[in-house]
Parts: sequence; C-alpha cells; structure tokens
Amino acid sequence: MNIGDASERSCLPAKTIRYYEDIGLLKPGRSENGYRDYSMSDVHRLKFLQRSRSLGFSVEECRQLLSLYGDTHRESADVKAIAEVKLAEIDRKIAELESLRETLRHLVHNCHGDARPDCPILDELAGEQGPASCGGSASHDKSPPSKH
Amino acid sequence: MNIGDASERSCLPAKTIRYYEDIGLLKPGRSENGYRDYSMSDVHRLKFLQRSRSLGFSVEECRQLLSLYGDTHRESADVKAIAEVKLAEIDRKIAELESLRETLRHLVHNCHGDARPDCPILDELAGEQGPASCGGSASHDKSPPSKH
DNA sequence: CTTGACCTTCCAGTTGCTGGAAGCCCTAGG
DNA sequence: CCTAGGGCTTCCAGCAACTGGAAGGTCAAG
Repeated sequence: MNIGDASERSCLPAKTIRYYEDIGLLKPGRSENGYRDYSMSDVHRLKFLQRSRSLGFSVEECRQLLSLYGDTHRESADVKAIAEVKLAEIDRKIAELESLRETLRHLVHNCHGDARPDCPILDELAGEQGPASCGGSASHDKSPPSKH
Repeated sequence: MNIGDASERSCLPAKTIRYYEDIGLLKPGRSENGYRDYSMSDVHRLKFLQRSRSLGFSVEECRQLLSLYGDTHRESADVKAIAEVKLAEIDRKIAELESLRETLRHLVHNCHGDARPDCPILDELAGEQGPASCGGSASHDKSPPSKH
C-alpha cells in the first residue's frame, strides 16, 4: 500500500513515516513507479512506533524496543529495564513540574493583577540582590525545566 | 566585567549569555579589546532571565516579562495573565505525565522481567490487530507526548 | 618567551519532526 | 487529447534553546 494508507492505518503523518525511514527504523519496498510500498508488517512496525512514542519513549528507545520486539531470544528483563528507566524519568519530571507549579501558583496568588504596576511576580523574578549561589548544590547539575 | 564573571553571577553558561545577546535579550557594551563588558544591570537582567527560564517560561515569554519589567506604566494584570497561562500549561503537562506514568507503571508491573522472552510491555506496544482509530476524537489534535 | 586561561567569531549538531518548493505519476472529466 | 487534481517523490530549511568545537586574538604569570 502507498504511504497515505500506511499513514492512516498507523496514525502517523506521512512526513513522520518518511522521517522514520530516513533514520533507519524501517525500510519499506518500492513499487515500480518509485512509490514506497508498505506491507502489513511495516504498518505493524509503524503502529508500534506510534504507541511507544506516545508513551514517552524517545526514538532511540523505540529503536531498542523494536529490536527487542523482533528478537525471539530476548529477555523480558531487558524490556522492563528500559521501561523502568523511563518511568523514573517521568516521575522526576512530574516532581519538577509540581515544584514549579507551587512556586508559580504562589506568585500568581500574590499578584493582585489589576491596572497598578507593582507586581510580586516581577519582583520575585528580579530577585533580591544576594550573591549568586546558582540554585542547588553543585553547578554541574544543569537541568533546565524539562527537555522532552 | 567580562563574560566569565557575568556567567558566574547570573548562573548562566557563557554560551547561553552570548546566545541571549544574539536573539536580542540584552546588549552589553564592549571593552577596548573587543571583549563584552557587562554592567551590574546586565547581570541583573541575566539573573532575571535565569529565574524566569527556570520557572518554565519560554524565551519569548521571558522577553515579554523583561519588557514589562522595564515598563513603569505596566499593569500587573498583564504579568499575571502570562503567569496564569503558564500555570495552566504546567497543570496540563502534569496531568499528561501522570496518565503516562499510570500506563507505564501498569505495564512494568505486569512484566515479570526475567530471562524469558514473553513480555506484556512489548505485547501492548505491538497492540491488538484492530482497525486504526488513532486515539482520541478528531485526527487534527496531534499533541505529541509533550513539547517543552 | 611561552604557557594557559580567557575571550572572540562562526559553523554544526542536538530532538523529532514539520513546512514548503519543484517535479513526477495517475486518474477522471470535458 | 488535454488538463486539473491529488498523491507521491526528493531535498532543503526551520522550530526551541541551546551546546560543542575549531580557529584565532588577548592578557597575566612564570
């Protein structure tokens, strides 16, 4: 089938499917006219990708999962390990976002939000004139808000 | 002061500071030797950026906040509006991640994780052979896991 | 005088796509 | 037979927000 059909069946835009091919996640055949030709197993692979991506796995993790999926001698522990790492990451992200939310909620709560110019949000962002100290413990732990 | 000092005081890597200049967030002076020369107010601006970025505001939002910060005729409602939008976004992201976490947790829980090849995680990712349906309602609502 | 730390610029890469241009293929309608 | 349209192809560029590295200038200490 053509890429349009594959796209509909896999719930992935055609552009994304071509991109996945580019980075070596699948290699569909070609029809005589040069069009990509997707088999049911290609579509299956695409669906697998769509599901695992939507669960928050990175493309590289999806690649690993796919290769485990295709490996009949795999050990389920390998898969579980990947999923557990991902789970821990998600936990970390949630905690980070929650702390962000509390700070921001506090700021928003304290801002009267009217036509007057004084604003505790800006005051907080501007900060007290203390020395630097750069947030947490060591400075090597640069973790920007989130990086999906 | 040189960029190294400004970097230490603002808790931002020098590269990032130069980048912020590139995109027009500040314009420090230059010493005779061509080195950038940061005033205390530049550093203040950088700290402001560091804080607002770490609170999850995008660079464009930071730009707005900075301009509001510099505008003595601003209305605090404008600032509050930006913060509230951001707060809603954070809420949404948290909810999304929590739902992801539940799904993944469930999968991990059901995988025995040993040397045998059978794995419910992969089974789930592979999916039942039902028709497409692409998740939610209309297909235009493409919202990949998260995009910070 | 040399070494090393610091600064400069510019270019490229990251992640995961997405948009667009230029051009071929195929089918249906007039 | 010609044309219009839709779908397909390739390639190139760009998004956010940096980060890394190369090639080279500057400066203070030994």
